[in-house]
Amino acid sequence: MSVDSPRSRSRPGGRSERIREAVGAAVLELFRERQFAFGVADVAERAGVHRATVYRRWPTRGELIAEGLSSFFQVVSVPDTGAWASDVHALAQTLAHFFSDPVEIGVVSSLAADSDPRASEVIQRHWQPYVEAMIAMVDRAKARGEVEAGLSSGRIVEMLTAPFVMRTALVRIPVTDRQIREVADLVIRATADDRHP
Amino acid sequence: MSVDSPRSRSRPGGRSERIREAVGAAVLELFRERQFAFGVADVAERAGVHRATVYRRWPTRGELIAEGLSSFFQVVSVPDTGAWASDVHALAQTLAHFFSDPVEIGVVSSLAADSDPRASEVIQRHWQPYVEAMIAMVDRAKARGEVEAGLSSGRIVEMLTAPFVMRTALVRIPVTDRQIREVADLVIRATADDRHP
DNA sequence: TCCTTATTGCGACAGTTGTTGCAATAAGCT
DNA sequence: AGCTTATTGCAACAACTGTCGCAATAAGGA
Repeated sequence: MSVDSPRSRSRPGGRSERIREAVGAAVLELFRERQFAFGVADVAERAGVHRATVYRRWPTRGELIAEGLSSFFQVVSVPDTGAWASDVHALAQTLAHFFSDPVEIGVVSSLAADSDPRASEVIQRHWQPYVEAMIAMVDRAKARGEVEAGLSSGRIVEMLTAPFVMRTALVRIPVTDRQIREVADLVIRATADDRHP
Repeated sequence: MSVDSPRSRSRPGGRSERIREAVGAAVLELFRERQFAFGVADVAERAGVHRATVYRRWPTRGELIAEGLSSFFQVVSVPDTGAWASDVHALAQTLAHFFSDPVEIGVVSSLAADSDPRASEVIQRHWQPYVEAMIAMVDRAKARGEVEAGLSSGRIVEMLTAPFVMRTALVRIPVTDRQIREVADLVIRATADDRHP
Protein backbone atom coordinates (compact mmCIF):
# COMPACT_ATOMS: atom_id res chain seq x y z
CA MET A 1 0.00 0.00 0.00
CA SER A 2 1.50 3.28 -1.07
CA VAL A 3 1.07 6.30 1.13
CA ASP A 4 -0.64 8.63 -1.25
CA SER A 5 -3.85 6.74 -1.79
CA PRO A 6 -3.29 5.06 -5.18
CA ARG A 7 -6.98 5.58 -5.81
CA SER A 8 -7.60 3.64 -8.99
CA ARG A 9 -8.38 6.01 -11.80
CA SER A 10 -12.03 5.94 -12.62
CA ARG A 11 -12.82 5.31 -16.22
CA PRO A 12 -16.20 6.67 -17.14
CA GLY A 13 -15.29 6.61 -20.81
CA GLY A 14 -17.39 5.86 -23.83
CA ARG A 15 -18.24 2.20 -23.50
CA SER A 16 -19.06 2.10 -19.82
CA GLU A 17 -21.32 5.06 -20.26
CA ARG A 18 -22.98 3.47 -23.25
CA ILE A 19 -23.70 0.38 -21.19
CA ARG A 20 -25.07 2.44 -18.34
CA GLU A 21 -27.55 4.06 -20.64
CA ALA A 22 -28.49 0.82 -22.38
CA VAL A 23 -29.17 -0.90 -19.07
CA GLY A 24 -31.15 2.02 -17.70
CA ALA A 25 -33.24 2.16 -20.85
CA ALA A 26 -33.78 -1.60 -20.72
CA VAL A 27 -35.09 -1.38 -17.18
CA LEU A 28 -37.58 1.29 -18.16
CA GLU A 29 -38.73 -0.58 -21.25
CA LEU A 30 -39.30 -3.72 -19.24
CA PHE A 31 -41.25 -1.90 -16.56
CA ARG A 32 -43.47 -0.52 -19.29
CA GLU A 33 -43.95 -3.81 -21.10
CA ARG A 34 -44.16 -6.28 -18.27
CA GLN A 35 -45.00 -4.11 -15.27
CA PHE A 36 -42.72 -5.86 -12.80
CA ALA A 37 -42.59 -9.44 -14.03
CA PHE A 38 -39.00 -9.58 -15.19
CA GLY A 39 -35.58 -10.37 -13.86
CA VAL A 40 -31.99 -9.26 -14.12
CA ALA A 41 -31.40 -11.71 -16.95
CA ASP A 42 -34.08 -9.99 -19.01
CA VAL A 43 -32.52 -6.61 -18.39
CA ALA A 44 -29.11 -7.85 -19.51
CA GLU A 45 -30.47 -9.43 -22.66
CA ARG A 46 -32.50 -6.37 -23.54
CA ALA A 47 -29.48 -4.15 -23.05
CA GLY A 48 -27.26 -6.44 -25.11
CA VAL A 49 -24.95 -6.98 -22.16
CA HIS A 50 -23.79 -10.02 -20.27
CA ARG A 51 -25.61 -10.89 -17.05
CA ALA A 52 -22.40 -10.80 -15.06
CA THR A 53 -21.83 -7.18 -16.04
CA VAL A 54 -25.16 -6.14 -14.67
CA TYR A 55 -24.61 -8.01 -11.42
CA ARG A 56 -21.17 -6.45 -11.03
CA ARG A 57 -22.17 -2.85 -11.59
CA TRP A 58 -25.59 -2.97 -9.91
CA PRO A 59 -25.22 -5.43 -7.03
CA THR A 60 -28.68 -4.82 -5.61
CA ARG A 61 -32.02 -4.67 -7.30
CA GLY A 62 -32.54 -1.24 -5.84
CA GLU A 63 -29.49 0.16 -7.57
CA LEU A 64 -30.60 -1.31 -10.85
CA ILE A 65 -34.03 0.25 -10.55
CA ALA A 66 -32.47 3.53 -9.50
CA GLU A 67 -30.39 3.44 -12.67
CA GLY A 68 -33.53 3.11 -14.73
CA LEU A 69 -35.15 5.94 -12.85
CA SER A 70 -32.17 8.23 -13.32
CA SER A 71 -33.24 8.83 -16.90
CA PHE A 72 -36.92 8.93 -16.15
CA PHE A 73 -38.57 12.08 -15.02
CA GLN A 74 -42.27 12.36 -15.40
CA VAL A 75 -43.46 15.82 -16.09
CA VAL A 76 -45.24 16.57 -12.89
CA SER A 77 -46.27 20.15 -13.18
CA VAL A 78 -47.27 20.96 -9.65
CA PRO A 79 -49.94 23.59 -10.22
CA ASP A 80 -49.72 27.20 -9.07
CA THR A 81 -53.03 28.75 -10.02
CA GLY A 82 -53.03 31.18 -7.14
CA ALA A 83 -55.97 29.50 -5.46
CA TRP A 84 -55.66 26.55 -3.08
CA ALA A 85 -58.82 24.79 -4.15
CA SER A 86 -58.02 24.75 -7.84
CA ASP A 87 -54.41 23.82 -7.08
CA VAL A 88 -55.56 20.79 -5.11
CA HIS A 89 -58.01 19.64 -7.75
CA ALA A 90 -55.44 19.96 -10.50
CA LEU A 91 -52.79 18.19 -8.43
CA ALA A 92 -55.10 15.32 -7.53
CA GLN A 93 -55.76 14.77 -11.20
CA THR A 94 -52.04 14.87 -11.95
CA LEU A 95 -51.20 12.47 -9.14
CA ALA A 96 -53.81 9.96 -10.23
CA HIS A 97 -52.20 9.82 -13.64
CA PHE A 98 -48.68 9.88 -12.24
CA PHE A 99 -49.25 6.78 -10.14
CA SER A 100 -51.09 5.03 -12.97
CA ASP A 101 -47.94 5.05 -15.07
CA PRO A 102 -46.72 1.47 -15.53
CA VAL A 103 -43.20 2.47 -14.59
CA GLU A 104 -44.32 4.07 -11.37
CA ILE A 105 -46.46 1.11 -10.43
CA GLY A 106 -43.67 -1.30 -11.29
CA VAL A 107 -41.09 0.61 -9.29
CA VAL A 108 -43.32 0.90 -6.26
CA SER A 109 -44.34 -2.74 -6.34
CA SER A 110 -40.84 -4.05 -6.91
CA LEU A 111 -39.27 -2.00 -4.18
CA ALA A 112 -42.07 -2.76 -1.73
CA ALA A 113 -41.13 -6.43 -1.87
CA ASP A 114 -37.39 -5.86 -1.72
CA SER A 115 -35.94 -7.15 1.50
CA ASP A 116 -32.99 -4.79 1.23
CA PRO A 117 -33.76 -1.91 3.59
CA ARG A 118 -32.10 0.51 1.18
CA ALA A 119 -34.87 -0.16 -1.30
CA SER A 120 -37.14 2.32 0.41
CA GLU A 121 -34.46 4.99 0.07
CA VAL A 122 -34.61 4.60 -3.69
CA ILE A 123 -38.28 5.48 -3.73
CA GLN A 124 -37.79 8.38 -1.38
CA ARG A 125 -35.00 9.81 -3.52
CA HIS A 126 -37.09 9.35 -6.63
CA TRP A 127 -40.10 11.09 -5.17
CA GLN A 128 -38.22 13.76 -3.29
CA PRO A 129 -38.36 16.52 -5.95
CA TYR A 130 -42.07 15.99 -6.42
CA VAL A 131 -42.74 15.95 -2.69
CA GLU A 132 -40.78 19.13 -2.24
CA ALA A 133 -42.70 20.86 -5.01
CA MET A 134 -45.98 19.77 -3.47
CA ILE A 135 -44.98 20.97 -0.04
CA ALA A 136 -44.03 24.29 -1.61
CA MET A 137 -47.50 24.45 -3.10
CA VAL A 138 -49.03 23.92 0.32
CA ASP A 139 -46.79 26.56 1.82
CA ARG A 140 -47.82 29.08 -0.82
CA ALA A 141 -51.42 28.53 0.19
CA LYS A 142 -50.47 28.96 3.82
CA ALA A 143 -48.79 32.25 2.95
CA ARG A 144 -51.96 33.39 1.23
CA GLY A 145 -53.90 32.50 4.34
CA GLU A 146 -55.91 29.86 2.55
CA VAL A 147 -54.52 26.99 4.56
CA GLU A 148 -54.34 26.95 8.31
CA ALA A 149 -50.67 27.61 9.07
CA GLY A 150 -50.51 25.21 12.00
CA LEU A 151 -51.16 22.10 9.89
CA SER A 152 -48.33 19.85 8.81
CA SER A 153 -47.56 20.32 5.13
CA GLY A 154 -46.03 16.87 4.97
CA ARG A 155 -49.17 15.25 6.32
CA ILE A 156 -51.34 17.14 3.87
CA VAL A 157 -49.22 15.95 0.97
CA GLU A 158 -49.37 12.38 2.26
CA MET A 159 -53.11 12.59 2.57
CA LEU A 160 -53.32 13.61 -1.06
CA THR A 161 -50.85 11.06 -2.45
CA ALA A 162 -51.26 7.95 -0.30
CA PRO A 163 -54.77 7.04 -1.47
CA PHE A 164 -53.61 6.98 -5.08
CA VAL A 165 -50.52 4.95 -4.30
CA MET A 166 -52.56 2.43 -2.38
CA ARG A 167 -55.19 2.15 -5.08
CA THR A 168 -52.89 1.78 -8.08
CA ALA A 169 -50.08 -0.28 -6.60
CA LEU A 170 -51.95 -2.42 -4.13
CA VAL A 171 -55.68 -2.65 -4.56
CA ARG A 172 -55.26 -2.23 -8.32
CA ILE A 173 -58.69 -0.83 -8.99
CA PRO A 174 -58.45 2.17 -11.31
CA VAL A 175 -59.48 5.44 -9.75
CA THR A 176 -62.43 7.21 -11.30
CA ASP A 177 -62.61 10.93 -11.96
CA ARG A 178 -65.30 11.19 -9.36
CA GLN A 179 -63.09 9.59 -6.73
CA ILE A 180 -60.28 11.94 -7.63
CA ARG A 181 -62.60 14.86 -7.02
CA GLU A 182 -63.76 13.39 -3.73
CA VAL A 183 -60.22 13.07 -2.46
CA ALA A 184 -59.41 16.62 -3.49
CA ASP A 185 -62.56 17.95 -1.82
CA LEU A 186 -61.77 16.18 1.43
CA VAL A 187 -58.26 17.62 1.45
CA ILE A 188 -59.62 21.10 0.80
CA ARG A 189 -62.10 20.77 3.63
CA ALA A 190 -59.38 19.46 5.92
CA THR A 191 -57.08 22.38 5.29
CA ALA A 192 -59.44 25.35 5.09
CA ASP A 193 -58.39 28.17 7.38
CA ASP A 194 -61.29 28.78 9.74
CA ARG A 195 -60.50 32.47 10.03
CA HIS A 196 -60.70 33.01 6.27
CA PRO A 197 -63.94 31.37 5.14
CA MET B 1 -66.88 -39.82 -19.05
CA SER B 2 -69.92 -41.06 -17.20
CA VAL B 3 -73.12 -39.09 -17.43
CA ASP B 4 -73.75 -38.35 -13.82
CA SER B 5 -70.72 -36.27 -12.99
CA PRO B 6 -68.45 -38.75 -11.21
CA ARG B 7 -67.26 -35.84 -9.08
CA SER B 8 -64.32 -37.24 -7.16
CA ARG B 9 -65.12 -37.42 -3.51
CA SER B 10 -63.35 -34.74 -1.56
CA ARG B 11 -61.30 -35.97 1.28
CA PRO B 12 -60.80 -33.28 3.89
CA GLY B 13 -59.88 -35.89 6.46
CA GLY B 14 -57.39 -35.78 9.28
CA ARG B 15 -54.04 -35.64 7.56
CA SER B 16 -54.89 -33.16 4.82
CA GLU B 17 -56.39 -30.87 7.38
CA ARG B 18 -53.35 -31.23 9.60
CA ILE B 19 -51.13 -30.24 6.69
CA ARG B 20 -53.32 -27.28 5.87
CA GLU B 21 -52.93 -25.96 9.37
CA ALA B 22 -49.21 -26.66 9.52
CA VAL B 23 -48.61 -24.81 6.26
CA GLY B 24 -50.78 -21.88 7.25
CA ALA B 25 -48.99 -21.61 10.57
CA ALA B 26 -45.62 -21.84 8.84
CA VAL B 27 -46.50 -18.95 6.55
CA LEU B 28 -47.45 -16.79 9.50
CA GLU B 29 -44.33 -17.70 11.47
CA LEU B 30 -42.12 -16.86 8.53
CA PHE B 31 -43.82 -13.53 7.93
CA ARG B 32 -43.16 -12.71 11.55
CA GLU B 33 -39.55 -13.85 11.58
CA ARG B 34 -38.34 -12.77 8.18
CA GLN B 35 -40.90 -10.17 7.11
CA PHE B 36 -41.16 -11.27 3.48
CA ALA B 37 -37.74 -12.69 2.71
CA PHE B 38 -38.67 -16.34 2.33
CA GLY B 39 -39.83 -18.74 -0.32
CA VAL B 40 -42.09 -21.69 -0.80
CA ALA B 41 -39.26 -24.06 0.07
CA ASP B 42 -38.96 -22.43 3.50
CA VAL B 43 -42.65 -22.78 4.10
CA ALA B 44 -42.57 -26.48 3.22
CA GLU B 45 -39.60 -27.17 5.44
CA ARG B 46 -41.10 -25.27 8.35
CA ALA B 47 -44.37 -27.15 7.99
CA GLY B 48 -42.58 -30.49 7.76
CA VAL B 49 -44.05 -31.13 4.34
CA HIS B 50 -42.58 -31.81 0.95
CA ARG B 51 -42.21 -28.85 -1.43
CA ALA B 52 -44.24 -30.60 -4.11
CA THR B 53 -47.21 -30.86 -1.77
CA VAL B 54 -47.25 -27.15 -1.20
CA TYR B 55 -46.99 -26.39 -4.91
CA ARG B 56 -49.81 -28.82 -5.66
CA ARG B 57 -52.29 -27.52 -3.13
CA TRP B 58 -51.42 -23.84 -3.35
CA PRO B 59 -50.48 -23.23 -6.98
CA THR B 60 -50.12 -19.48 -6.62
CA ARG B 61 -48.34 -17.42 -4.06
CA GLY B 62 -51.54 -15.58 -3.36
CA GLU B 63 -53.35 -18.73 -2.35
CA LEU B 64 -50.53 -19.68 -0.04
CA ILE B 65 -50.60 -16.32 1.67
CA ALA B 66 -54.37 -16.47 1.88
CA GLU B 67 -54.02 -19.79 3.65
CA GLY B 68 -51.79 -18.19 6.25
CA LEU B 69 -54.20 -15.32 6.65
CA SER B 70 -57.17 -17.62 7.13
CA SER B 71 -56.04 -18.34 10.64
CA PHE B 72 -54.88 -14.82 11.37
CA PHE B 73 -57.27 -12.20 12.57
CA GLN B 74 -55.90 -9.20 14.28
CA VAL B 75 -58.12 -7.80 16.94
CA VAL B 76 -59.13 -4.56 15.35
CA SER B 77 -61.66 -3.09 17.68
CA VAL B 78 -63.13 -0.33 15.59
CA PRO B 79 -64.06 2.22 18.25
CA ASP B 80 -67.58 3.34 19.04
CA THR B 81 -67.25 6.01 21.67
CA GLY B 82 -70.30 7.92 20.55
CA ALA B 83 -68.24 10.89 19.39
CA TRP B 84 -66.69 11.16 15.94
CA ALA B 85 -63.54 12.96 17.01
CA SER B 86 -62.57 10.46 19.67
CA ASP B 87 -63.50 7.58 17.37
CA VAL B 88 -61.15 8.88 14.69
CA HIS B 89 -58.28 9.43 17.11
CA ALA B 90 -58.66 5.96 18.57
CA LEU B 91 -58.94 4.37 15.16
CA ALA B 92 -55.88 6.16 13.82
CA GLN B 93 -53.90 4.80 16.73
CA THR B 94 -55.24 1.31 16.10
CA LEU B 95 -54.49 1.47 12.38
CA ALA B 96 -50.94 2.63 12.92
CA HIS B 97 -50.32 -0.44 15.05
CA PHE B 98 -52.27 -2.71 12.75
CA PHE B 99 -50.12 -1.86 9.75
CA SER B 100 -46.94 -2.04 11.81
CA ASP B 101 -47.52 -5.73 12.40
CA PRO B 102 -44.82 -7.71 10.60
CA VAL B 103 -47.42 -10.04 9.13
CA GLU B 104 -49.42 -7.20 7.71
CA ILE B 105 -46.36 -5.53 6.25
CA GLY B 106 -45.16 -8.81 4.82
CA VAL B 107 -48.49 -9.62 3.24
CA VAL B 108 -48.88 -6.19 1.73
CA SER B 109 -45.36 -6.13 0.36
CA SER B 110 -45.46 -9.65 -1.02
CA LEU B 111 -48.76 -9.22 -2.77
CA ALA B 112 -47.81 -5.81 -4.14
CA ALA B 113 -45.05 -7.45 -6.16
CA ASP B 114 -47.09 -10.44 -7.28
CA SER B 115 -47.68 -10.39 -11.01
CA ASP B 116 -50.78 -12.53 -10.63
CA PRO B 117 -53.71 -10.10 -10.84
CA ARG B 118 -55.63 -12.17 -8.30
CA ALA B 119 -53.10 -11.18 -5.68
CA SER B 120 -54.87 -7.90 -5.05
CA GLU B 121 -58.10 -9.78 -4.39
CA VAL B 122 -56.41 -11.57 -1.52
CA ILE B 123 -55.67 -8.29 0.20
CA GLN B 124 -59.14 -6.96 -0.44
CA ARG B 125 -60.75 -10.07 1.01
CA HIS B 126 -58.44 -9.92 4.00
CA TRP B 127 -59.21 -6.29 4.73
CA GLN B 128 -62.87 -6.41 3.87
CA PRO B 129 -64.25 -6.99 7.39
CA TYR B 130 -62.11 -4.20 8.79
CA VAL B 131 -63.09 -1.80 6.01
CA GLU B 132 -66.74 -2.58 6.53
CA ALA B 133 -66.48 -1.95 10.25
CA MET B 134 -64.75 1.36 9.62
CA ILE B 135 -67.34 2.44 7.09
CA ALA B 136 -70.00 1.57 9.65
CA MET B 137 -68.22 3.81 12.11
CA VAL B 138 -68.33 6.69 9.65
CA ASP B 139 -71.99 6.06 8.95
CA ARG B 140 -72.80 6.15 12.66
CA ALA B 141 -71.22 9.59 12.82
CA LYS B 142 -73.19 10.66 9.78
CA ALA B 143 -76.37 9.50 11.50
CA ARG B 144 -75.48 11.59 14.53
CA GLY B 145 -74.98 14.58 12.25
CA GLU B 146 -71.31 14.85 13.10
CA VAL B 147 -70.13 14.04 9.61
CA GLU B 148 -71.45 15.71 6.50
CA ALA B 149 -73.75 13.09 4.98
CA GLY B 150 -72.80 13.88 1.39
CA LEU B 151 -69.18 12.77 1.80
CA SER B 152 -68.05 9.36 0.59
CA SER B 153 -67.50 7.02 3.53
CA GLY B 154 -65.15 4.91 1.44
CA ARG B 155 -62.97 7.89 0.63
CA ILE B 156 -62.85 8.93 4.27
CA VAL B 157 -61.72 5.47 5.29
CA GLU B 158 -59.06 5.46 2.56
CA MET B 159 -57.82 8.83 3.68
CA LEU B 160 -57.37 7.45 7.17
CA THR B 161 -55.73 4.15 6.21
CA ALA B 162 -53.67 4.89 3.10
CA PRO B 163 -51.08 7.10 4.80
CA PHE B 164 -50.25 4.35 7.28
CA VAL B 165 -50.06 1.68 4.60
CA MET B 166 -47.74 3.81 2.52
CA ARG B 167 -45.53 4.67 5.44
CA THR B 168 -45.12 1.19 6.88
CA ALA B 169 -45.03 -0.91 3.71
CA LEU B 170 -43.30 1.45 1.33
CA VAL B 171 -41.45 4.35 2.83
CA ARG B 172 -40.67 2.24 5.91
CA ILE B 173 -40.25 5.11 8.29
CA PRO B 174 -42.09 4.41 11.55
CA VAL B 175 -44.99 6.72 12.26
CA THR B 176 -44.75 8.82 15.39
CA ASP B 177 -47.59 9.43 17.81
CA ARG B 178 -47.60 13.03 16.76
CA GLN B 179 -48.05 12.12 13.11
CA ILE B 180 -50.87 9.80 14.02
CA ARG B 181 -52.60 12.67 15.75
CA GLU B 182 -52.01 14.95 12.78
CA VAL B 183 -53.61 12.49 10.41
CA ALA B 184 -56.60 12.06 12.69
CA ASP B 185 -57.02 15.83 13.08
CA LEU B 186 -56.95 16.38 9.33
CA VAL B 187 -59.59 13.71 8.82
CA ILE B 188 -61.76 15.28 11.49
CA ARG B 189 -61.45 18.71 9.92
CA ALA B 190 -62.23 17.23 6.51
CA THR B 191 -65.42 15.60 7.64
CA ALA B 192 -66.91 18.11 10.05
CA ASP B 193 -70.51 18.92 9.23
CA ASP B 194 -70.67 22.68 8.64
CA ARG B 195 -74.21 22.89 9.94
CA HIS B 196 -73.27 21.41 13.29
CA PRO B 197 -70.21 23.31 14.50
C1' DT C 1 1.14 4.70 -31.54
C1' DC C 2 2.05 1.95 -27.49
C1' DC C 3 1.42 0.70 -22.61
C1' DT C 4 -1.16 -0.08 -18.50
C1' DT C 5 -5.19 -1.58 -16.43
C1' DA C 6 -10.28 -0.94 -15.64
C1' DT C 7 -14.08 -3.13 -17.50
C1' DT C 8 -16.53 -6.49 -20.20
C1' DG C 9 -17.53 -11.09 -22.13
C1' DC C 10 -17.33 -15.90 -21.58
C1' DG C 11 -18.00 -20.22 -19.54
C1' DA C 12 -18.58 -22.85 -15.57
C1' DC C 13 -20.41 -23.45 -11.12
C1' DA C 14 -23.54 -24.33 -6.98
C1' DG C 15 -27.93 -23.19 -5.28
C1' DT C 16 -32.80 -22.38 -5.96
C1' DT C 17 -37.45 -22.83 -8.14
C1' DG C 18 -41.31 -25.04 -9.96
C1' DT C 19 -42.87 -29.45 -12.38
C1' DT C 20 -43.74 -34.33 -13.11
C1' DG C 21 -44.00 -39.57 -12.94
C1' DC C 22 -44.21 -43.12 -9.76
C1' DA C 23 -44.54 -45.58 -5.55
C1' DA C 24 -46.13 -45.33 -0.71
C1' DT C 25 -49.56 -43.93 2.43
C1' DA C 26 -53.76 -43.16 4.67
C1' DA C 27 -58.79 -41.32 4.31
C1' DG C 28 -63.43 -42.70 3.67
C1' DC C 29 -66.54 -46.24 2.81
C1' DT C 30 -68.58 -51.08 3.02
C1' DA D 1 -60.92 -55.41 8.80
C1' DG D 2 -60.55 -54.76 3.84
C1' DC D 3 -61.03 -52.13 -0.46
C1' DT D 4 -60.65 -48.08 -3.33
C1' DT D 5 -58.42 -44.01 -4.49
C1' DA D 6 -57.22 -39.16 -3.13
C1' DT D 7 -53.21 -37.29 -1.34
C1' DT D 8 -48.47 -37.25 0.01
C1' DG D 9 -43.45 -38.26 -0.32
C1' DC D 10 -39.68 -39.07 -3.19
C1' DA D 11 -36.47 -38.27 -6.69
C1' DA D 12 -35.23 -36.55 -10.90
C1' DC D 13 -35.69 -32.86 -14.06
C1' DA D 14 -35.14 -28.36 -16.70
C1' DA D 15 -35.00 -23.55 -16.01
C1' DC D 16 -33.32 -19.78 -13.60
C1' DT D 17 -30.24 -17.00 -10.33
C1' DG D 18 -26.22 -15.07 -8.64
C1' DT D 19 -21.02 -15.68 -8.37
C1' DC D 20 -16.32 -16.37 -9.91
C1' DG D 21 -11.83 -17.00 -12.47
C1' DC D 22 -9.81 -16.01 -16.65
C1' DA D 23 -9.09 -14.23 -21.16
C1' DA D 24 -10.29 -10.48 -24.38
C1' DT D 25 -11.15 -5.74 -25.02
C1' DA D 26 -10.92 -0.93 -24.96
C1' DA D 27 -10.24 3.55 -22.14
C1' DG D 28 -6.89 6.96 -20.69
C1' DG D 29 -2.41 8.60 -20.62
C1' DA D 30 2.70 8.70 -22.30
